[in-house]
Amino acid sequence: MAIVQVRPYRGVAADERRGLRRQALLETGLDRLAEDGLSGVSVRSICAGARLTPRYFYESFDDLDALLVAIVDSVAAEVAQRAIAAIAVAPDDLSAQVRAAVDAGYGVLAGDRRKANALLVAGAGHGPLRDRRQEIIMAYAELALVNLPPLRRLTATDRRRARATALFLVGGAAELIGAVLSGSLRLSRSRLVEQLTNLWVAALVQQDGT
Amino acid sequence: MAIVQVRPYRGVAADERRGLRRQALLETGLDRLAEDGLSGVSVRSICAGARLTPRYFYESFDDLDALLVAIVDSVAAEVAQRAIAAIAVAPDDLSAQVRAAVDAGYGVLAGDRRKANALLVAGAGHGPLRDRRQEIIMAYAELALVNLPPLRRLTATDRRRARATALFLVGGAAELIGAVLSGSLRLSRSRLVEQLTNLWVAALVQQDGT
DNA sequence: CTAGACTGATAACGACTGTTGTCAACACTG
DNA sequence: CAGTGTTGACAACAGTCGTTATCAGTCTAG
Repeated sequence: MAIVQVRPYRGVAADERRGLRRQALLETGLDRLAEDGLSGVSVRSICAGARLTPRYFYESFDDLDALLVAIVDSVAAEVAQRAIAAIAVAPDDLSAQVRAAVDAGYGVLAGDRRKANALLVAGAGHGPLRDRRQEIIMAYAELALVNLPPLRRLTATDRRRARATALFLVGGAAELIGAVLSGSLRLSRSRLVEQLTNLWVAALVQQDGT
Repeated sequence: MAIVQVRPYRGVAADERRGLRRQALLETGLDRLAEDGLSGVSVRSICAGARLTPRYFYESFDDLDALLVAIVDSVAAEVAQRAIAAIAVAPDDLSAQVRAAVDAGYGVLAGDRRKANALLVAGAGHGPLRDRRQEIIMAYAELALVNLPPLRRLTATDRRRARATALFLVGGAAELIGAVLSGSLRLSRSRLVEQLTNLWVAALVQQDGT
């Protein structure tokens, strides 16, 4: 039985109501993911947290996987947007641009640890979630390729090697940021950013010189 | 009701029988993990694959988490042992030692993709599995600290920075190896090892110079 | 041979899963 | 007002989950 929903209700339009419910589901998903991990995410638990009934879950998502993918996508997009914006206003210097991007990305995850958790947890499910995570990491790598000069001016034959480097850098940053945010490595934000910048730049100039 | 088991059965001693059953459970766990991911691992599915009854699962493991941790531990230990052994027989040269360690570690995971999968999947569960993964990555980082000259001769104040570098290198290597093994990045073994070696060395000498 | 360790199959327990359906109460439109 | 979009609470479905227990049958020890 499909849901129709064309009339305003309590002064809120139908589309807006749908959007609010979807947002509540995503938000609750972020919560449940942070509290109990992947296994804590079920249709019923999500709906209970969002104060909705299962019907409205299926209104916004075909599947539990669809919700998880949507969550990870939104976080990944936010990180990417902030990083790109930071690069845009940074000086035309490799070190400065890397630092700006890393600091911006870290800021998003440090500001809401649930989001960091969501990205880390995404490596799990053998379902669409894992594939999506791969795509996101690849997308970040491509982002680095496009935005960072040493990787940008490579011949087609070197692009595969460049992609490998970018993957390495993204994976290393993820691991290090995750360790700091989880508390297993104590490091101030400024030191972390500085360290990551140095590591990235070292790898990039090495890539450039080879 | 505890299981006693003191007598030989079909010519096999009690201890050995327990060991064989435990091994069968671990092996099946590796299979199920590779086929259906974390959610495919249940007491019943594991026992079915190992041709055992649930009783014998609880004979060897307190918990499903205990099984998962045991699996990940054994794989991680194998990788570490091979890497250490490779370093031991490698020339006394940073590049050569890194290459030997990386190649040895990659060899284990490439030889049995189920093991690579197990390590990658380990980043998921909010349970003890995730903690264990953190510890393993940290242990690898410490391993790099102890075995690689540029990191070894650091003052106490620099050790935290060195640990961060090691974490970065391990995380980056994991990501890159995972991408290659999953087929999302085509790269020959020799090129992969060479690339990883270059990246590691570049980061290490940068660490050394700062 | 008998007593008892050992095995494997099966059942039971309550709790949870995804998904769909029903139904009374509410809010809006005409 | 009546009619209907809309909501939330609840039930139902067959299935799986972890965990423990039961029981007939196979093997070994004495």
